[in-house]
Amino acid sequence: MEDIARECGVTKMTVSRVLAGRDGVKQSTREKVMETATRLNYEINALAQSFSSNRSGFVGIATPFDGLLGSSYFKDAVNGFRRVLDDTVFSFSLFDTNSESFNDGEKLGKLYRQRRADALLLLAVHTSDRFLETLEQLRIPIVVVGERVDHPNVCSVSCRDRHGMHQVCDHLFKLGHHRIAFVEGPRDFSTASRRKEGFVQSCLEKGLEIPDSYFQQGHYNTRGGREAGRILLRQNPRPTAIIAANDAMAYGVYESAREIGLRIPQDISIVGFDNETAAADMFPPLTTVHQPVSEMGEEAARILLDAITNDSLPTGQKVLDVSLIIRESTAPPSA
Amino acid sequence: MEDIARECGVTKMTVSRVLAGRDGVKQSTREKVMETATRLNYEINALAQSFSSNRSGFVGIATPFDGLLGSSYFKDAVNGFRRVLDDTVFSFSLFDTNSESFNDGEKLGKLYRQRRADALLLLAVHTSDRFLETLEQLRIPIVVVGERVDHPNVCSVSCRDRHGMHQVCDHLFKLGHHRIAFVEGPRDFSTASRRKEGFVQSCLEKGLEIPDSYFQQGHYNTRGGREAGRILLRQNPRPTAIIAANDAMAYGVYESAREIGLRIPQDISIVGFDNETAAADMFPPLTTVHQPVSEMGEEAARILLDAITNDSLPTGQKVLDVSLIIRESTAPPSA
DNA sequence: TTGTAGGCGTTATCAG
DNA sequence: CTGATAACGCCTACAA
Repeated sequence: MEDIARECGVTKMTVSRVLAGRDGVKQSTREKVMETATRLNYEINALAQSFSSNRSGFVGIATPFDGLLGSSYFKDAVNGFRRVLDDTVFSFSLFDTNSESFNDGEKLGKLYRQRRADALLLLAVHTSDRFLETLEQLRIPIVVVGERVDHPNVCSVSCRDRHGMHQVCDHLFKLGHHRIAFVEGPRDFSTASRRKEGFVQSCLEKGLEIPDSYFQQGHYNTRGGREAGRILLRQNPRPTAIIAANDAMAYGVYESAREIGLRIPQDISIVGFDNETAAADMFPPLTTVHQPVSEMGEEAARILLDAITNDSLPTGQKVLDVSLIIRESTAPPSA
Repeated sequence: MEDIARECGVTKMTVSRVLAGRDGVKQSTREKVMETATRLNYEINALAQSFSSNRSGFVGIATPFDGLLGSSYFKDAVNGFRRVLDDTVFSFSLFDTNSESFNDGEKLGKLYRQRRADALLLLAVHTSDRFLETLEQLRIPIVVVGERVDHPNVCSVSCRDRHGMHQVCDHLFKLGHHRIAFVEGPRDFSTASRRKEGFVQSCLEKGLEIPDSYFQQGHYNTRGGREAGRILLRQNPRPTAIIAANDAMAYGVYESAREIGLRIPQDISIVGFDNETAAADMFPPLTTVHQPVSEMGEEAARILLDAITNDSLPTGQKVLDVSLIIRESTAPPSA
């Protein structure tokens, strides 16, 4: 900046003003400074800027869920963040997921206290996680994506899980299914309980009795779906349709069906939830509920940016719509 | 630091020395400072530290390959990095993958010039990417993971792709296969060409003639594998085994086989490469080559840390071993 | 073993 | 509209 200032016959303060895009600088001065900056290949020193502004310019991304990093859910969410953050001076840093120190919030809190991150985007948070309480006290801007949380100073962006499940049930009812089994997710995810509620509620309204044995639980992963599927397909009478609380488990159910030679959807209809990238590539393509993950990511980033610039804490719950994607894994039950 | 210094009756310089773990401080002073720091809940200001040392403390992770972010390959590599970086003061930042500005290196270069990242870890780089040349001139420490690159000032950590493919071929030969088809990857990945070379070479040594029609290409994704599989399974005579250059494509080949009612492995043997998390969950579980991705990540992080601390540019190619994982997707050809 | 002085590059503030 | 001054919190270099 000194160099530019000298060349232009002004002080570095004026240069700073121009480069920061502030107004109150004569047009001719502004132009001369800009031109000189370009000519000298000036690049701002982000470190000095951060130091001066007391802002790192980083949004931390973290999750306690081990399976997230390699999932298309993660990809979509991050791409959503990026679409918003790319237009700003913020970048993101990827912080420790899934370590024992995550749960008490100590490590994440430290990052903030040491100013390594200005705000946090949290993914796939369990209702049982205690770290939010710790973080809340630090007054860090936090947005939780996907799950809904119940903390006064934490904001969440999620989707209408219950409604999505209603749509699934309606679809199956219309096809004529009455014996519908359900693979639920881990109890400590709020999405899992809302999806189950949606199913139970729909069946109730329809006057459908679902036996306890038609409910199995999995850890939102393929293996869990496979094991649940094996049990469910052994029931007598066998269900004509199985709803899995997410796509990964639906894939496991596919496998369990194949193991005993059942055809999808002729012998058994299967539905998932999430509309991960892989859902369309499954054989047959999976009927599922589309969660607007990248839009959720965008929204979360916008809320966070807003909070950072206004020095406020984001609050409230933003809930986005979902939509049923009918593919080829569902059909009327065979007579 | 001022506060601690005052409490302890020393200057902040002494405090700085203690907190930085330097020696040349009396033991009793050291203890008093440490104790006071803890009592006052002192946290170092990473921003000031970065500013002073002219180091951001961030390693940037980037890739031009769109499909990477949601893949288990990415997960494994990042977990490898983390195992190493977690013991240090470095964190990582996730930078823009797959934008048009990636390819000329402009955006990544800017990050470095502005000191937002001290080094770069690049994943899934194409041989055709031009950005490495740009970055090289900036003398940024760079390590490429997975692909092998040919730049004097860029280091790469990869695995023995060719050897892995030899193992696959040996396995299939032993089972009695002679009609083996190959789904190759995109020409601009060095892994893709080395894997193909491995296959061609093994067949040559075995004296096996592979017709041109037994070679198909896909984009390292499921769809590509499915389309290639459809074509290959239509050949006359039909191959008894298909090798896909990565697991995602192998999955696509599974689907193409199912579409026409072929059983795996009874009617067709299928092999992949990478040993992604999903490979073990496929139905039937996929025979594939295990790439030690997380070890590659660890190694890359170590090389980078070393370069940062020594202010040098990492060079050379580190190549790790692979191993054949025999599961249930391969069997002797049916008579 | 400890202290003093000064600088890193940016921006806030207030004066001109 | 522009300039002078100081401050941010840490660390290096040198002096005591």
